[in-house]
Amino acid sequence: MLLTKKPQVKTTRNSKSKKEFYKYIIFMGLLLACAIALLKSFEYYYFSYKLRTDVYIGLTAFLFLCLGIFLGLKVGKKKNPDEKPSLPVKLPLNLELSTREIEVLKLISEGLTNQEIADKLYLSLNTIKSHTNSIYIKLGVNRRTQALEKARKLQIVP
Amino acid sequence: MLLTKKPQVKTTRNSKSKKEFYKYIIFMGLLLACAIALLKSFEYYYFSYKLRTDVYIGLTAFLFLCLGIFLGLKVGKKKNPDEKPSLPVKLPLNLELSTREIEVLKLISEGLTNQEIADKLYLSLNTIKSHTNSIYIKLGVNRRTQALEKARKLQIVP
DNA sequence: GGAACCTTCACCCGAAAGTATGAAAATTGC
DNA sequence: GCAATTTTCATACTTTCGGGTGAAGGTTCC
Repeated sequence: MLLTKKPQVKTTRNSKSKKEFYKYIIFMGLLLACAIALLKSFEYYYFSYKLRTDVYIGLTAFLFLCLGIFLGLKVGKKKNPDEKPSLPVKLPLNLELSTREIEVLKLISEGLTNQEIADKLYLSLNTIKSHTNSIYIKLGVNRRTQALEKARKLQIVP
Repeated sequence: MLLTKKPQVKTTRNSKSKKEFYKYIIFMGLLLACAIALLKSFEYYYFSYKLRTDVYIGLTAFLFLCLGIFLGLKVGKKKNPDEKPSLPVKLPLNLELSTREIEVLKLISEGLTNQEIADKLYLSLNTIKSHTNSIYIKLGVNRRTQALEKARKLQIVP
């Protein structure tokens, strides 16, 4: 209904997520810079005090191993949002699901009926129907099972 | 009717996951061993050919950074699926789905309606309804969306 | 301040799905 | 061959979904 008539030229609503993305990138860059600086300082320490190579190597390896694990965990956790609806998801078409729609979609994926979703979110059944219809339109499907398959392919729901 | 009476003796199917777990552990151990071996070989290389310390350090750091990221990703992915207590909830009842039922279940997971499934398998709509109902009973659910969620947890459908 | 969107809710109607019950062929296992 | 199952199909009924249309209030951005 809201989507069948407009061509949807641009969606300028996700500048927030972009900003956060850049912040994240910069943060990571700084972290790496710190690690390298630390490495260099260790190197100086090594050259001035003639530490054993083994110790130096081991420390470096351990340091970067920890850094790698930390980074890996960060990235890994980003993939599975939980509880809260998280940010809007980009879609093949330049349509994205709103937070409420993602919330409803997740409850659908848990096998709840529209009525159960309505009860859980303290909303009217008609409201849930509106949300589901918007979801179907945006995903280009017409049933909830199809929506589930598509959402899984798009990694919106696990 | 067909499901409420039988004990269904043979279900020797979940020692597989344990074996896979052990395999995973062993694989991880071997990976670490390889990393250490590689490190040592680099060390020998360094000592015999007088490579620059910087290069050696950099390689070590990079290697362990990659290893750490890999490990972090693995752990991060493993941690998320069990937000719910789903440890021993593997089998609802010791009932198995028949081949036809699995076939129908897969088509359901692709988002097809009962009528579409009937057309695809050259069967009657009522037949598909019977199959779906059997599936629901065996999986202990009431709706196809719930069946999908359960089937995914049981790894019947991807 | 208006455009575009999100969120909420309403009513109606037809289609799809689910529930209950039954039963006849086909199959598989012993 | 016989029993147990699976597979097939049926009727009848209720519930849930999907699609259409409309609308009011809120936000975000330009």
